[in-house]
Amino acid sequence: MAGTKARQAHTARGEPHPLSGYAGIALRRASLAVYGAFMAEVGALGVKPAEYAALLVIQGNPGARSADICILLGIEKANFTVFLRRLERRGWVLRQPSATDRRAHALHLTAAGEELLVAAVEKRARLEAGLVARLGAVDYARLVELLQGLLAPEAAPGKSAAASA
Amino acid sequence: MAGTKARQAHTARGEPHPLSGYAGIALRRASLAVYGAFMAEVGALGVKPAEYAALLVIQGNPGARSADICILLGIEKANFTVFLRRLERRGWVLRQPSATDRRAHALHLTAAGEELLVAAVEKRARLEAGLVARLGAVDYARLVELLQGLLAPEAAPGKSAAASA
DNA sequence: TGTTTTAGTTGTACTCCATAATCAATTGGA
DNA sequence: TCCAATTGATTATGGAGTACAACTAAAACA
Repeated sequence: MAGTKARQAHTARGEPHPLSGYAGIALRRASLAVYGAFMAEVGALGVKPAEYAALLVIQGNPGARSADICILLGIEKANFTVFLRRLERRGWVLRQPSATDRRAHALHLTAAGEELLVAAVEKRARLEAGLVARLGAVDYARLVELLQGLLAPEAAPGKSAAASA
Repeated sequence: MAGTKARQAHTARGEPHPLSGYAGIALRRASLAVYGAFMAEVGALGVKPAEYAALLVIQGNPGARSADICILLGIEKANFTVFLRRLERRGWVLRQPSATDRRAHALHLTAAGEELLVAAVEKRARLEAGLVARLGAVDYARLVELLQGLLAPEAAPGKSAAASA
């Protein structure tokens, strides 16, 4: 995600922001806010949110190929190449030739990658604790649940709102 | 926001997406999904989300100067110049010299702008109805409420958002 | 075998956004 | 009144994220 600045001035006073009643805008603002908080907290380790997500996915799918990770992350393989090179150069990810397909690579976290991820996860937990402190544990869980509900069904254009239940 | 593609493949099957349990990722994904839905619906009118927001704010603050709108939208004035030029060329916004400050402009919607906005608002309402259909009216309202609580005026002392049960 | 797919790479282009530099107009003080 | 500092707006530049097309090498298939 490109930069994210531009002071708000609403938050300076107590005003609520004129457009945050719109779900889309509230979502975008919240997303950027959390992104920024992440960068401030976990970014200190030199990891950007997208990289953190990639490391998590690689950790969770050891030996997976790039293409698999791309699908899981929802990014283009073309962009993942450059992306991955950075993770490799940083010494976090090992890209070894696949035993079964000479075109492919098997991705693993290095020991340094695992170590970094431990630190990052801890910092992220602290960040999450901040959100929980703001919303309350129940509301926080509810928020995540609702967001998942928003994404889940996906439903083809024709049939609206998949038959719940 | 740059493009937003990269098929997901989880939604293709019933799987939930491996990382959507993280609030940040769920937020980002939801934000992009709603952005995409907006583009598909309202974008047909030739309006992008940011432009829609700008038109709304201009409509709500007739005669305001660029700088005011920038603050309300949370964007940089430098970028707003180009942005505004498009709205002007499209014939949606009128930028007349301010009576009190020869450096400034007073922004108004044109009749065409008002007309467009009516159509856009209607399409957006249809989009929102889709979200409501997916989550249910109560949960939808709750989601917006929680998002606002997330952004709100920093640390709300004592209890968190939503008195509603 | 020859054709088609697939994994990965490279190069390019486009959008969003921040930053800096600039100009003209306004404001405030000496 | 005049000059310095501030402000509204513009232009130009660059970084980051992402899409897309073209390409190579290896595999799968018929």
